[in-house]
Amino acid sequence: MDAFFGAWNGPAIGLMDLDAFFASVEQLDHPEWRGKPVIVGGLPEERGVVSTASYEARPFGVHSAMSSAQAKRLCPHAIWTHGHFDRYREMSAQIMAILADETPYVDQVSIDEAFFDVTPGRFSSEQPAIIAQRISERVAALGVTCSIGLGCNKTVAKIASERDKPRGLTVVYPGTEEAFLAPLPVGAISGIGSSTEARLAKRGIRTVGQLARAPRRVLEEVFGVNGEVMRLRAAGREVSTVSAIDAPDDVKSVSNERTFARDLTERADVEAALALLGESVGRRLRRKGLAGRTVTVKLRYTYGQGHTAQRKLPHPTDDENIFVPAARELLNSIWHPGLPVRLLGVGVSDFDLAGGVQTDLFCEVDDRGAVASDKRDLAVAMDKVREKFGNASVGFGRQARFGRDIVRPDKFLNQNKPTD
DNA sequence: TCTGGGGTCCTAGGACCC
DNA sequence: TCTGGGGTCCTAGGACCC
Repeated sequence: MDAFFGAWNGPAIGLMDLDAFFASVEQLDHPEWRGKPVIVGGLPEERGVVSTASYEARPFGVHSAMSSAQAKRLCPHAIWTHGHFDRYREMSAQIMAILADETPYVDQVSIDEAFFDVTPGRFSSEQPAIIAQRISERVAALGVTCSIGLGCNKTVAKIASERDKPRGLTVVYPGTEEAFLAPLPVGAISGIGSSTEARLAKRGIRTVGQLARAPRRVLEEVFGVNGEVMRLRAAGREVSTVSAIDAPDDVKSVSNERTFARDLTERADVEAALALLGESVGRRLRRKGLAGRTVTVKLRYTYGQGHTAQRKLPHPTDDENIFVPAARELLNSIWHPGLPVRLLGVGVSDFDLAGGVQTDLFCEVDDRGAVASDKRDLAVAMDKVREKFGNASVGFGRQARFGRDIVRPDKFLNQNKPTD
């Protein structure tokens, strides 16, 4: 095996990607689903999309982000579930702990993906491919599988991880990255989506090799200030850093949005939905200990594109009694009453760092400088009850009045109890 | 019967200040 | 009285990722 050839020169970055993660966990937990097509995602009749399709479903043409209605047509006998996110998070944490056990330099990019740095001499002197092989085996022992790419930087590692799936290990040895990358389509590079791909194609650039050799003027035209960075990536010469695992998790925003299974047209329904979305954002802000200054409202009509509106509040807050009224005003600035609403979202961002928040004589400001209404105590009490007894256990009058329609899966919302 | 729900980052224009 | 230009903040929207 070539993993034993010679010493590795320079940085060794790995990308571990869990194979069809959500579907694999479902098959692990439901032995009777193993070997069968399993689809995790929204139901076809609720305008849902496929989150993950098991490998048994993929030959039918089913893939992530496809509308569930289309997936149903392609694979009518598939087993459907909305998924069990707490379980995925728990499983993910166990797997990330394996990585952390192998090297302290781990960058988790999502629930099912993480970069890790196994540069010889940085933490251990073991050959990178040996470590990667062991990670793969340790993950498999938990009952799911991963694919790993290994190379000199994140771009190479990421692309290598996609080369051989599931349960692959693709090693791009130092010095071979340019040859590895050059023939690939530009879209293989993370950050280049269909829109950028089309703009590059118009300039005759279709492969990563062509991108690496493109004139500086063209790169700047397409990527702006990032032109040089993209050239380095394409040439396989980007220098990546993977920081120590306990680097602070700096969340930039917390939001909640919903596509309704049936459009909302009544103002009372739209405002009630906004308030419910806001409550969940408030709860998550408080759980994370965050308070933000900017409120964003997102709206999508059934026909036509989406709109967003945002506004800065005078003080950071984690209290929906403060930011939902602001969100309602924003909503009124973009919503034309009467037009059916397909999607609604509320977000809070612009979190203040500790300190430096000035107090206001007329506002109550807590120890973090965040502003709260006199109803925040009630919200906090409800957080506690919810944690203990579940989300449906408490609610305001509007939830009792509109909530059934808005919360009940079969009427409006996609968010739903698992089907199994 | 196309297009969910979380995010991040970048750009561009207008307001405002110097 | 007419005027330029730079910097910064705010907002809307787009592109992209998993």
